[in-house]
Amino acid sequence: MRSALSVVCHALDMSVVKDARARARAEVVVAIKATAAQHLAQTGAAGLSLRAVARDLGLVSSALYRYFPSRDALLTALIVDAYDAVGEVAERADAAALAAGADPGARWLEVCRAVRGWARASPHEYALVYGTPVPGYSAPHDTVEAAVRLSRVMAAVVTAAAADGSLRPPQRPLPGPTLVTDAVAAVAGGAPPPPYEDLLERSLVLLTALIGTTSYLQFGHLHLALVDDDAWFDRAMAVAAEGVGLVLPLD
Amino acid sequence: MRSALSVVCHALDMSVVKDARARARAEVVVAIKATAAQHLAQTGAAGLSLRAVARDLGLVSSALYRYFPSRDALLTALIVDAYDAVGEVAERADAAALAAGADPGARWLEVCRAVRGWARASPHEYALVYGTPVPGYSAPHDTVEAAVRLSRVMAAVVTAAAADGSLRPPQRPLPGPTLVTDAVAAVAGGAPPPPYEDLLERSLVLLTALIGTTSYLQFGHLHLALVDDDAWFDRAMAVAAEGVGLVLPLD
DNA sequence: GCACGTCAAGAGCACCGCTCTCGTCATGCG
DNA sequence: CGCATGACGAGAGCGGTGCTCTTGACGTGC
Repeated sequence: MRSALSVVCHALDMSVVKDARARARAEVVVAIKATAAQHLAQTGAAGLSLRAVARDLGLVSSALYRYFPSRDALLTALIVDAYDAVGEVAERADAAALAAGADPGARWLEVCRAVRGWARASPHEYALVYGTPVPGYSAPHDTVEAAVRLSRVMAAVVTAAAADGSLRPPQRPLPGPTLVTDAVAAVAGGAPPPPYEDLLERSLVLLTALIGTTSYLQFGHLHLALVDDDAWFDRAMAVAAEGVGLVLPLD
Repeated sequence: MRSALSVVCHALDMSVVKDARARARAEVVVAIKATAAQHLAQTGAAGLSLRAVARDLGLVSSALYRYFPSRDALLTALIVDAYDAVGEVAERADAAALAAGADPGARWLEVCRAVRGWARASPHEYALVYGTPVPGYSAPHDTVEAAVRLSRVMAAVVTAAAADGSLRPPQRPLPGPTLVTDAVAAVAGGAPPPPYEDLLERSLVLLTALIGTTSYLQFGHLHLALVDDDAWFDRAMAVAAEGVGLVLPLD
């Protein structure tokens, strides 16, 4: 009877109920990731030590290899979580702005501020996601879904601006054929109509400006150059948004 | 007599002729930096091992500590050199474009391409300079002079555009007081005159766009998004340049 | 009730950054 | 000119790392 139930679980609910063994294993995995995330937040990716994580868990280092085949695998798992975190932050910021009746420009400014706020609150996680790639980093395949969440938010904002007529057409359209892949068009919901033929290329510039500016500030390259980082960041985002025709509210 | 000569050397030419000891020491220092740079280019900053460098030099690891007090100090020396390298690349590209009679827009495009070309040729050095900061990184004081070289090139291009009238004034000037420090104004050669009051803020956006876009491409975040990285990079720089009123040549 | 698979523990390997000590050699001073 | 000082390289060693392998205990499924 128990075995029959077990079979039923396997057939219907495998991913939810699972084996008792598998569930215990999953719990250990999340415990490892949790303490590893704590260490990451404190010491950074370079200082994350598998042995130290094991010590905190009351385990011996070799026991961790039952759950993660290598330190890089653990780090990759943390990267995926961090990607997801920034994606969720962006989505929530946009949803909140949308609920407050903000126009597309105001929505995007809130998204930018939220991403930068997350970067400042979690500098090491941010560096893991958008800084120098770690040498043994497995594959973008795990992260591509999580990474696309931010792009989707931007696509929604730009599409809304195009729909309500507030998106200004480019003064000087970019020459040549489209330069983005079909995957980008799929995320954006198809090729943009005239007069926005170069909108996808310009949208990637907008996304790059958000991450690039956040990184440049986060990594201290403008430390001696600015008297008010926050105000300049808002204006930098406004200048970048002009490139796609989006008008951000300032003051 | 020898001692008298030595005194003369000390008084007049100390930094050029030096002691025999000091010169030998300087040679060893450059040898260490050279092989360390090789290792850096191959394995990246994380994989740079003091012991491996010492082995390549036929030394024992402890001997290196006579020249660099720690691994981070050696890494910092490499960072300074890398900053200088990218600054020189930018300066040479601008000088070549200027000699070829290029207008400011064309000059800046060449500078952008040159910086990105250096990043692709020296990815680990680029990551060291513009990627995640290394934890034990000493001080920006050593690098600030080298880092300002690129800014100076940009300032020269933008100033030339303002001087020859090709710089378009902003359609929507940035509100509020100036956000940059006096150091930035000093590099730019003073506060910009009307109608370019926000030029320094916008110029920092331009610089950030160059580095941010190069990093975003270099770190693979647009790997699945673009069919022609080079063409998109040119257009991204053109879109960013629109933000300061600089017109880049495309096609 | 027994065998199997899973798990944690421990020892061990190679490598790392870094410190300390100890000969050696050239240098500069009296 | 002779000697003491100081710089230098070699080597051993410490604590740490990632990772592998073996061993023994435990709970589960047949």
